[in-house]
Amino acid sequence: MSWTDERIDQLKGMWERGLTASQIADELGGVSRNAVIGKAHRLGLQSRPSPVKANETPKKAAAPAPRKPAPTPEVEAPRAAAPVAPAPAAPVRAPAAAAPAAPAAPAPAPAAAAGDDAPTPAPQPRIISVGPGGFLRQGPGDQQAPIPPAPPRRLVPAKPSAEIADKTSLLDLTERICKWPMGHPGEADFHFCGETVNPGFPYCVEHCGRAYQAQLPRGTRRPPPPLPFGGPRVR
DNA sequence: CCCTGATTCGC
DNA sequence: GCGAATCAGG
Repeated sequence: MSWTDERIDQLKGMWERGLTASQIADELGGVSRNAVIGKAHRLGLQSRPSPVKANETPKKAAAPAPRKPAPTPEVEAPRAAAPVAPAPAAPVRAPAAAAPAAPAAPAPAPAAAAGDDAPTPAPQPRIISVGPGGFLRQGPGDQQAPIPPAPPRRLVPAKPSAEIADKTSLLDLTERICKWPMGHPGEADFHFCGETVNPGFPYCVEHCGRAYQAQLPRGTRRPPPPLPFGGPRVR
């Protein structure tokens, strides 16, 4: 496998989202964890805290390197601040593995009943800022139930086909289609959001807002929201 | 042991 | 430029 523009872009995105190198590696496929790390460095992506580099050691304290003597007088290289420019990419993969998800707490949400979904009926007065991708940032307290858990909805046996006729199915998904699941897989009317995605992300702006939250200072950060699947079924 | 990211260096 | 091998901390 080679580093195509697309793959590089995916790497950037996932790296910035805080996925581990291992995760990124097998999401991309065909590359090792080391390859990912190596590439990330070559790209100038500065990683978040590495477990081994917690404290800064200005001088080479340990010289256990039996590899080769490198008497090269290193000149202090200025840290280039990385202006994170989200490049519009095309995430080809499905979001199943490491994305958003599951209803930790069942919250009655008037999800898609038929036809149009208006997941944000009430105006949100507490918009914080706009994230790098263009989606709305949320504070930790602003995080809502990640997904409308299967709402009190009854399946209509009579006209199943017509019911999902205009909904986005798995086969309809492209890189530009929001892959946020509506309902639960296996259900007759399970479908995907289908909105146009936020460039560089697998979801539309609205669902990016749900899936990702602002990177907060370490320590004050919360664990990421649960994934779309895996939560308790709500029936 | 497992995991993590950083670094080196032969290719 | 790439990434396996290696290092080193959790």
